[in-house]
Amino acid sequence: MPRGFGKGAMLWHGRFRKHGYRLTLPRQAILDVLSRTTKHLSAEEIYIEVHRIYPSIGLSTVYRTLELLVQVSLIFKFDFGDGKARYELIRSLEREYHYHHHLICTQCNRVIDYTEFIKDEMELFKKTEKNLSKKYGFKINRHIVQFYGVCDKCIRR
Amino acid sequence: MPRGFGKGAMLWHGRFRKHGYRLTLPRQAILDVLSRTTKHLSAEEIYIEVHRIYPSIGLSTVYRTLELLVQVSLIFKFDFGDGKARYELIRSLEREYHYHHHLICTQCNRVIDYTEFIKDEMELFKKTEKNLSKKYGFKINRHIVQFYGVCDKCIRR
DNA sequence: ATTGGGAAAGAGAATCATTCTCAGTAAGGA
DNA sequence: TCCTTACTGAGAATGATTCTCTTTCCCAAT
Repeated sequence: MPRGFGKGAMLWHGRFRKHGYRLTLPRQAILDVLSRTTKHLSAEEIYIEVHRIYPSIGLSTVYRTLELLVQVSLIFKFDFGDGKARYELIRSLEREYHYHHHLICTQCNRVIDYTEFIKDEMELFKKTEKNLSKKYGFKINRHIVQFYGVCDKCIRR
Repeated sequence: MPRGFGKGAMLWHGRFRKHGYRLTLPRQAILDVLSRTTKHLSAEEIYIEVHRIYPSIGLSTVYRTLELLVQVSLIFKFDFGDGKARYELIRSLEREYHYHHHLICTQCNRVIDYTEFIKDEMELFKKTEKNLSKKYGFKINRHIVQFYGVCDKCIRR
């Protein structure tokens, strides 16, 4: 197990092996970038970060890896409406699980994570999910909630 | 007011004028296509439909118009993760308001509108929206909820 | 009715995020 | 060590969307 990566590495490694994949250096580097931020990075932003430390890692690899990481449920992919996908590490196994949804400003594309008022919601969605699964025969894996609006800064213009 | 378009035309016309835009033939044609379906059409699918009746209407116009329609809140734009945007007429003023969310199959990209179990949700979101607005100074205009999973047909494979 | 000016449209080029191809490299098991 | 397969980097290709430019349309003032 290479050094210099956080404790997530063990988890990641296991997750990869379970799916028959290897946890290679580029993959660790990308996961590491994502684990060190709470921002919603695009593929290119991730590429730039990774590239600073490992200049040999190419953009294709970043895209390929991100797709893989979504597939093995280590990251989420989001669309906030600005034409590029955004990625977030899934932190559900961390000590302080930061369950959240997004508030998106349609003028400046700012994204705010909010965690408030979410307890009732989790309950409701658990119920809804069960009902929908039964009614439509779906195996539901996740849901997203996004609020769109105009942020305080943009309102004052 | 040109003939051959549904009763939405009056509403549409008013909405356009309010924003200083004109309700032209291509715009009506596009709204008309959207008003005749409950599917989630892509820009190109809309173009093909429109083009059957008005072959002179170009793809650029379709894109331009769709953007405009989103801006004046006559349609919603969605991303279901398959690389192209989808559009839906907003029917909130129709007799039978079909408020719904989406269930998306991540394997075959099938999208199901569901309207069940939504009453509790509307209440909850009204509250949440108010709270978030206050706390973050956002003027919230809309929210989306999407469930991702694997549909019955894809499970049996 | 005529006309002047801004809005809107059509065609095609340009853009840009993402995906694909291909040839080379690395890693783990026999 | 060898072999198979996963993985990679580079760059080309793709495809949805946006932009540019010229022409056309609509409306209001004359």
